[in-house]
Amino acid sequence: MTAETVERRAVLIAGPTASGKSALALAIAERCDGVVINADSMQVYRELRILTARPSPEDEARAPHRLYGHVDGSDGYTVARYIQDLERTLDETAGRPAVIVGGTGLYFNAMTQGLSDVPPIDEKVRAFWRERARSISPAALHRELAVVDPTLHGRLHPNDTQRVLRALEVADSTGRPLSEWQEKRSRPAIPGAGLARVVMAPARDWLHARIDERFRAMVASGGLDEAAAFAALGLDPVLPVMKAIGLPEMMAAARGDVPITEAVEAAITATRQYAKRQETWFRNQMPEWPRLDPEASRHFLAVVDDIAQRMK
RNA sequence: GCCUGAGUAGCUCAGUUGGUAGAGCAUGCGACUGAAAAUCGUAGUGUCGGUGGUUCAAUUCCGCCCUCAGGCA
Repeated sequence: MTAETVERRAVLIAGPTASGKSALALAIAERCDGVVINADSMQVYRELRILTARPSPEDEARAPHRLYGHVDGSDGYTVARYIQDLERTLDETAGRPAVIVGGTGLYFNAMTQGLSDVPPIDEKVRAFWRERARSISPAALHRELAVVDPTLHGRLHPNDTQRVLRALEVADSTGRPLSEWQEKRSRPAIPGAGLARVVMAPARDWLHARIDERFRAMVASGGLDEAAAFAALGLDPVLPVMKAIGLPEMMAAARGDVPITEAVEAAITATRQYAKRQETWFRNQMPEWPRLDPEASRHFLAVVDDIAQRMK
């Protein structure tokens, strides 16, 4: 067995937004001298601390935190970059337990099961297909996929333009269909066996109440100003950051386009819908991960102690 | 008190020349390999305000009642 295959001590904590996973991560990290590492696609952006519910400076003082707010909003972040960042961070923090926490199911899949080694897409090719997607119908775009990647043509819905576009880009840029690339995955950053893993699994009603409460607290603590300051940057509306839940709603309210109460309701609804999508992912993509109901506080503490012990 | 309008899905509303109804949003369920807080698919739901009448049949027509909005007093 080479040094490469020796498993890193790590806890993986997934869960829907507002389910209390950051608190669990921090409690565990404090007890085992661990490093909290982000696994959330939006908390990486520097400009949005409040609206993405990033850990506060006080929280960050209690244990080292990594991969939070380390990306500029003008950058387009991707799973591939995340995996690179994660691998580098794991190297840099070797020797201490890693407490990886977040809500992005795709990132957990990529870190435990690997990602296909698709080469970077030629920018000209990418621009060509994005333009083409604007000029022809989704059905027509999907038809073009039939020629270069029949497998994905059959698997993707014609309206799923984002995936159809990716498949077309890859085939065009690499000369091989994406479905072929996807048959092989790279070695995972965190091989799954032997890790401590947990999925936060709160009751739906409890989560909804928390989401409601938390979003109102965000607004009360400056969420609107954060959105206004962000809008002042004048960034390209197609950037991934722009899709942060609550950001478009709060920018509209800051502009005076919609009443604040309406914007808050819209943001809360969007957050609930997101939580539902996350739960679907966790339920079906990671069915074997142990569940933890944050309401069962005695159990919660026992889990913290148990995991912290195993990490030492 | 009178006149007019409205009462249909959780919400906003459409509709039925009389044969028990439908969109959008919300909600549930699902898919997911470099935008994933993204992108996409799919499925419910109804005493058609109440009550009497006409009719083979009333959410639809008629009477009365209730509620809401506007106008007149």
